[in-house]
Amino acid sequence: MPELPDVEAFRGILASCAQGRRIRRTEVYDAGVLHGVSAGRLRRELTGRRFAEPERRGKWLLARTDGPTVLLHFGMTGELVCATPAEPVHAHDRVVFTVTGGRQLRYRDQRKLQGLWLVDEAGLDRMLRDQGPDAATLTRQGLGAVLAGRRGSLKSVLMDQSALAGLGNLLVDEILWRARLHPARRAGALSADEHGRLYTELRRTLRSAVRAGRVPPRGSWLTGRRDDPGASCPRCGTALCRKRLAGRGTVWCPDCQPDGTAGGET
DNA sequence: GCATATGTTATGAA
DNA sequence: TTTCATAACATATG
Repeated sequence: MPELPDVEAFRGILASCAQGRRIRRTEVYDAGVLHGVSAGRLRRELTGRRFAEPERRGKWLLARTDGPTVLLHFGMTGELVCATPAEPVHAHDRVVFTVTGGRQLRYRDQRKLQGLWLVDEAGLDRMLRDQGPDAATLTRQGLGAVLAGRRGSLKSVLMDQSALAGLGNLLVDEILWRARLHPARRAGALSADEHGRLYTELRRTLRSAVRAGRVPPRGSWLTGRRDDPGASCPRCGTALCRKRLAGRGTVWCPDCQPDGTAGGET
C-alpha cells in the first residue's frame, strides 16, 4: 500500500484521530516492529504525552508529541487505523495507542518490514538525513536537479528515496506511462520536452493519488490494469510489457513508451 | 515447492 | 564514485 499518497492519508487519520489528545495507554503486541526502543521505554516515554500536528516526509510519517516523536514507516503492508477500544484487536495490530476521547490509533502491518522508531530532534535528523526532496512539493527546477548528471534509469532514480522522496513502484510506473517515457531511459538524458512531460505528469498523478488516498486502481490508470492477465494499455490497447527493472516488477506500454533504440524490445 | 507482492538496506560486482 | 542486481527481512497468496 504505502507510497506518498497512502502515507499522506495516514497523516490525515492520525490528525483526526489523535492530534491534541493525550496518550492513555501504549500496547505493544509485537515488539518486532520497534527499532532502537523497548516496549517498556516506549510506554514510559509516551504515556501522558499529547499528540501534536503530524508531518509526512517522503514515505515517513512523523507523529510528533509534546515530548519525543514517533517515526513510522509502513513498508509494503503497513497502515494506520483509527478504532475504538471496543473493536477487537486485529491479528496484525502491532502497536496500539489509546488516546483521550475514546479512540485508538493502531499501527497495523502484516509483513513487519519496517516499523516504529522513537526519536528526539537529533535522532529525527539522523534518520531522515538522506531523504531527497519531497515529491509532493517538487518544483520543475527541483526535478532538473534530481535528474542532472544521473546515468541510471528513470525507474531507478525516481524510486531512489535519497534522490526524490515519496514515489514507489506503482507511482513511478504510472507517471512514466503518462509521460510516455520508457522506464529504462537514462535519467540525465531527457530533452526539454520530455523533462516537461515528466514534471507535468508527476504533479498531475500525485495530485490525483493524494486526493484518492492511494494510487487508485482505476481502469483508466496503468495501476488498474497492471495485474490483469493479458494486461493491455488503457490508452492504446497494446499488450503491456513486464520486466524486472531496478529490482522491481516494472510495467510499461511498448507503443506509448518507446525505449529510444531502433527495433524496440519485449 | 515456486513466484509474486505498494519498501529499505547491505553487499559484491561492473 | 556510480550503478546494477541480488539477497535478506516476514508473511500471505496463487
